[in-house]
Amino acid sequence: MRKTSAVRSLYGHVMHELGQRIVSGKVKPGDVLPREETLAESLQVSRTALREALKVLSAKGLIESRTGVGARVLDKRHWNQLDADVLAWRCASMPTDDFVDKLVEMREVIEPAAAASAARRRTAEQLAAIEAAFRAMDQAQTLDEWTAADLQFHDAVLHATGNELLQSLFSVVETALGTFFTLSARTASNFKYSLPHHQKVLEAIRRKQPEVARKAMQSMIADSQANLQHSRGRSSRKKATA
Amino acid sequence: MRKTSAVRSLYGHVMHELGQRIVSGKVKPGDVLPREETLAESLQVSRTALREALKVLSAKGLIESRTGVGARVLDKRHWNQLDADVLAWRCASMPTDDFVDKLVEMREVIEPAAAASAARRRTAEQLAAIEAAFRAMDQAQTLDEWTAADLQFHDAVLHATGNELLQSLFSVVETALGTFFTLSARTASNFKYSLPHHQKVLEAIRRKQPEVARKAMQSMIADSQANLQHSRGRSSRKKATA
DNA sequence: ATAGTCGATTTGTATGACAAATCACCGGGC
DNA sequence: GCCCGGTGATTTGTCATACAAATCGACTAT
Repeated sequence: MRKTSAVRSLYGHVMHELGQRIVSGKVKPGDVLPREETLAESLQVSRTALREALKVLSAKGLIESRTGVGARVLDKRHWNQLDADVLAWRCASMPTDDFVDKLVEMREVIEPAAAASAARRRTAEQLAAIEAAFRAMDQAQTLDEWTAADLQFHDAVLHATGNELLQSLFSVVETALGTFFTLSARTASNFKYSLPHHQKVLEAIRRKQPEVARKAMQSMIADSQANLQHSRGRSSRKKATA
Repeated sequence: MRKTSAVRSLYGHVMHELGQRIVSGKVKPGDVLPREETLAESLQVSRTALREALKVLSAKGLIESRTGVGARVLDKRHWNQLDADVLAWRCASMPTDDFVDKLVEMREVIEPAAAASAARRRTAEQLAAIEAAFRAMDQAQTLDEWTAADLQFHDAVLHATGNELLQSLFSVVETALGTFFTLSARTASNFKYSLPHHQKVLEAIRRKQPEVARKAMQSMIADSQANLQHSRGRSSRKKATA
């Protein structure tokens, strides 16, 4: 995971706290927050630090401050849903099943297209980065090493499209993979099961075969979703939204 | 266009000014900005207002402030490329051809998938919203009315996917359509030429035919890209990156 | 030559004050 | 009775100042 931007710096803690209250639904859209002085006191910080947090939350579309009125929580429609912090806050507590479905859908939209694009336009260096990540996955000894290399692989594919707008969607992929790691049942023996899928993607990108790469990525995602449904069914028997 | 968030409020102007300086390349990644006191003075605002602007720019990934060192412009890799402000700043001056290509690629990734998803999951209300937008396009008298209705149509399709993460990508679509409107040659007589394409998408979504909707959206984008290439070739003869 | 220390520089946070915008209440005019 | 405008209270927006904390570089002692 990247710097979650909330660890250090007083205002970061405040932002994190308020952001989670909003995203988790403890304060709902339409609600107005307590006035700054009160809020600052209850959070044990100065009005300065609080205001910096509110400013950033405002930039993320979570709230809107208006003079004379106060800071109002905005409707979810206005939230910057692709923001890394917002995504992280939504996954802070166990994410709901339908949110996981939405993350999977995002992967289905983004990654096969990215793989195809990468197969078309990759440079030698970009291919080398994907290969390096694949080797790291192959040689991973622990779950953490595997996870890091896996993220690196998917990031490298996005990077190989040469489209920085696509690459910015990595935060979504990262969140999706992260929840997958958390939710899916993995043991020391099977955590490398998706290595062949990755290899097919790598090969297709190496050989510059866009449609092969797209299909390979699609089946990798489908497989990981099936794995997820399996774990899900085990913990709580619910409808599997086809 | 939506509230560009920079019009009112002192700090908004400062953010806009600095953001454009960075995105336009007047200050490059790796550069450190002048110290806050100096910068505040040169922009005619207090250090408070300047710092709020810097905080938001930092949230957008454009800069990083470190105590004792200063605010350093980050590498483009860290920029929040999907942020509505960042996109707007990149289009403030005439966007480069390769950036336009990237916007088109994003549309090709996002919108056909969204149309297919909408055809699968749309509710009656969501369909009604798309129909309303289509009617507005049909009855548009001026270019502005058409533009507004067109944006509304594409937003409604994203909304009909029921996936708020997909809908957040509207800022990208909005920017792409905006540059298209700016760059493409349109006259009073032909600005409705894409109406049939929109109708096909609408019909497919109405009939819940995902693959038909996907294809229809694909051909709409291909057509608009062809139109763009045409205008482009007219103004400056350059290579058409297939 | 190297490690440690000290001072200069710059951002981070706190505090207090006032300006500007908004809202709720109240009173007068029709 | 109802609408309109004024007025004061409330809350955020901006400013100025001060000091704490972190960083960097140069100097010194060994």
